[in-house]
Amino acid sequence: MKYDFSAIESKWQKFWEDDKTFEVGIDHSKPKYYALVEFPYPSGAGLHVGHIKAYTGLEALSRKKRLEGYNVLFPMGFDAFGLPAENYAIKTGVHPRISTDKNIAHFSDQMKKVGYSFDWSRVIDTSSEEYYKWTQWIFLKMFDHGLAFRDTALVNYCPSCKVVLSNEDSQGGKCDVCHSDIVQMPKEVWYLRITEYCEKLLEGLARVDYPAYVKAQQENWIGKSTGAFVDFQLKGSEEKLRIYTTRPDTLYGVTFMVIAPEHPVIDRNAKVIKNMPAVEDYRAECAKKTEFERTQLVKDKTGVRLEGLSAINPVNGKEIPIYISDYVMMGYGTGAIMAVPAHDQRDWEFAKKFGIDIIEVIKGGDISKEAYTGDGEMINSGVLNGLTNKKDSIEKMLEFLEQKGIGEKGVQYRMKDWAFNRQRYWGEPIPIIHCPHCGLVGVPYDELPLRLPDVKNFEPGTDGESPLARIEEFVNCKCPKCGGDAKRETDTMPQWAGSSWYYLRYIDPHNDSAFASEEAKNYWLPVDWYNGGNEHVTRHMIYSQFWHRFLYDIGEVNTPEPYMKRTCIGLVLGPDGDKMSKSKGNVVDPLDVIKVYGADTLRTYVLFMGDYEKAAPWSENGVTGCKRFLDRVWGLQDILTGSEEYRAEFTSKMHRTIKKVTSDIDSVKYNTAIASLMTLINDFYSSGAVTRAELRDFCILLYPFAPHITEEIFEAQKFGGYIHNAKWVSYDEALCKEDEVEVAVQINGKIRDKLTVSAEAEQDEVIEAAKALERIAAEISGKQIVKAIYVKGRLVNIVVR
RNA sequence: GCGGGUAUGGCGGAAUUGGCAGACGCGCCAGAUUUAGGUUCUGGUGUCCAACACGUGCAGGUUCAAGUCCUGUUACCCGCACCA
Repeated sequence: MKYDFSAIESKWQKFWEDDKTFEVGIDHSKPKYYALVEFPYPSGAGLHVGHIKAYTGLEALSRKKRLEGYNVLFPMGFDAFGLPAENYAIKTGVHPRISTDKNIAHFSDQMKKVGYSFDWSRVIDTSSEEYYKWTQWIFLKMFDHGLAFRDTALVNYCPSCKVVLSNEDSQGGKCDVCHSDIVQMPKEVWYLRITEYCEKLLEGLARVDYPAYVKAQQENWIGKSTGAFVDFQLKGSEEKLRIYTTRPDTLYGVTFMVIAPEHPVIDRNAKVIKNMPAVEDYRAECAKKTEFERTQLVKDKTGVRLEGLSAINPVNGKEIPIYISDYVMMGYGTGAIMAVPAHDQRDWEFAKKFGIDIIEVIKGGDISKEAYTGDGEMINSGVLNGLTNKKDSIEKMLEFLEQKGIGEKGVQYRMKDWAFNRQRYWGEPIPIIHCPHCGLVGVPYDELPLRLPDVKNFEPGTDGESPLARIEEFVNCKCPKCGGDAKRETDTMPQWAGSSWYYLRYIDPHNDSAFASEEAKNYWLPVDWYNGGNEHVTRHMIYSQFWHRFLYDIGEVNTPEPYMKRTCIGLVLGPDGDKMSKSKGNVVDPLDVIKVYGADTLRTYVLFMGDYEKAAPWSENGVTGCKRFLDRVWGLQDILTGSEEYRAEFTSKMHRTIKKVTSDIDSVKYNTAIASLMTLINDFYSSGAVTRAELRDFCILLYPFAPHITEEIFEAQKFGGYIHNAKWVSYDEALCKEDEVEVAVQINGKIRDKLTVSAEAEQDEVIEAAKALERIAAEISGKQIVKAIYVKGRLVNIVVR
């Protein structure tokens, strides 16, 4: 009988759906397991093979965990708000609701054709009212706790998309979506005070099992640095100028100061500054530059000295000049630095250009050539002189500063507050009312969701306003506090909002009175394993770790961390080894693969194609190989014997394969798990037969990867019930060992012969047997045996001279 | 510049963590089946080969034994980046 994959696959997909096989509920009689994969944005393009690889990993784990007796929550949903649907609407006039629903239906259909064991009763859509009601609810909680606030800022503005973008969305000075150049625009915008959670986010990393590089990336993103704040008295003004430095030990080497062009101290002391016109010119020049130009295209240091204003170095009383330069940012530290040209390359370059003194305070370099940033003996440094260790000198200086009251220890973070709004239509409306009397007032909780109104024109306003601003019925409202006329906020939340908490909704997706019940939180949280793309380990994951930690702090969830374990998938590259992209024409459509080879082949291939966590090119031939493997699996039914036991010569092989597949699935080594099944099936064919017990257990091992074919064989051969209800196979460590093993025999570390011995044989016995081998005997005769080593079950090495 | 990572046949990749390098799959070669192509099956396949020998980016080192450990070095990939 031929392996008719398409009949088999549709049969079992229908069965699982009708039977609701994978729907789960709270069941205290079983241990829970929460496996989470990143949900997709339902684009018009449909599922990509990258999605397939991402989902199939934990899909295999979930199927296995169920057989192992776990109550497995493996949900799926759609991150449905976002720009593409809106841009599509602007182009075609089709409402994002309509195109999004269509895309969700298409994605769901495709996922079902792959045979995923998602709990389809829990599907969520972040753009549905039932969902975004709770996104707004969490936002309001943050607002109530002072974590959501408005501030005027220079924002990254994309003139083409007509939206304000966060720094994360405008990397490299280009818009993430349309790749136009970003310009700077002053605007009052919403922020979430994520910086308040820097320490908690860092500390949380100790509790979770993320790959080291993921932790490193998050730490890097948060960017903690420790140092000191130091106050410099201004000469010609009453003010003190506060700077931040990580090297307070170099204070004696300070020969000038630099402040950001936007620093407010300039305006406050405008009268004293003699060259204000030149200063204003420079500031205007800087304001024109985008963030990208200011930070990326650094060729030469520029700046202007503030004539008439200077500062006093607090440790030695020396008067030093102050410059403005765009190499100092207002957004980091205090917007002012003490410059130590001898030991900081940027300061060195600036000093060289402007002819400023360079004073060496750390011995060890040649400061006439470049700044010296290494360790060395402190010189010209008063109390620090003679110290040779950076840590000691920093400590001593901090002590000194605190004692004199001129400075203190300080900490800075690279991460900035999260610009939390878009002037766009297709997103969660921010549930805030602007009242002329009461200021910002939250929409009352019982009025949530604040519905996204229907509009005809999706085009954003040319001044960066949201399309919502044009809808008077939406904008005009009464203040919930004073009852007076007020206006609604018309901005919507950014793409990242809905995905920051979606894993919490899956545990109780239809709850109307809370985002999830206490019972569900207590049972399902936290997520045990979260798998997804590398590109999400900073933005998405940090954002959701922040939201979760906030909910924990206000008692809304019971675990400080959302995700206990994280893995990242390697990219699926095109057959040419390049990143898959429509423009290159190297995109593989998973549905095409399913039509020709079947879903089981597709699933097996994406896990077999290479190291799961590394990028690998798609290979049609590789797919064929997996199809051949499944053909051979099907063919095992033709060589089936009636025995309900393992054959003696297969006992050890079976147990070893069970052990390998079991541990490999748990440790993301799907490729070697599948390889070991291929080896086993090759052995079955070589022996010309397979017993019922062998085939049954083989099917269970293969089931996580290829569930349809194994369901079918299990039923056809009447192995008992359905394979999805079977118990995962167990192995006996003792039986994994072979009775006899072949060991290599080496002379001086080089292989000379092989020897078959009992696995339990002792060292002396094996060495004697090795020496007795004809070839070995010939080679060692007349030589002195210095040493002989036996590594049990592996090799013998005879060292001769 | 800082942080993280990778380097193994013609290709994707294995290697119980110091113990027979190249499992498994692809590709390729030969043979069988087939009217032919494809499919399927059998055998072979790191390099040089009769053998010795040589082989895990490169150069050293430790060890009876190194893809694995140590020192140095090169190339590539990813993240952050005038962060004071």
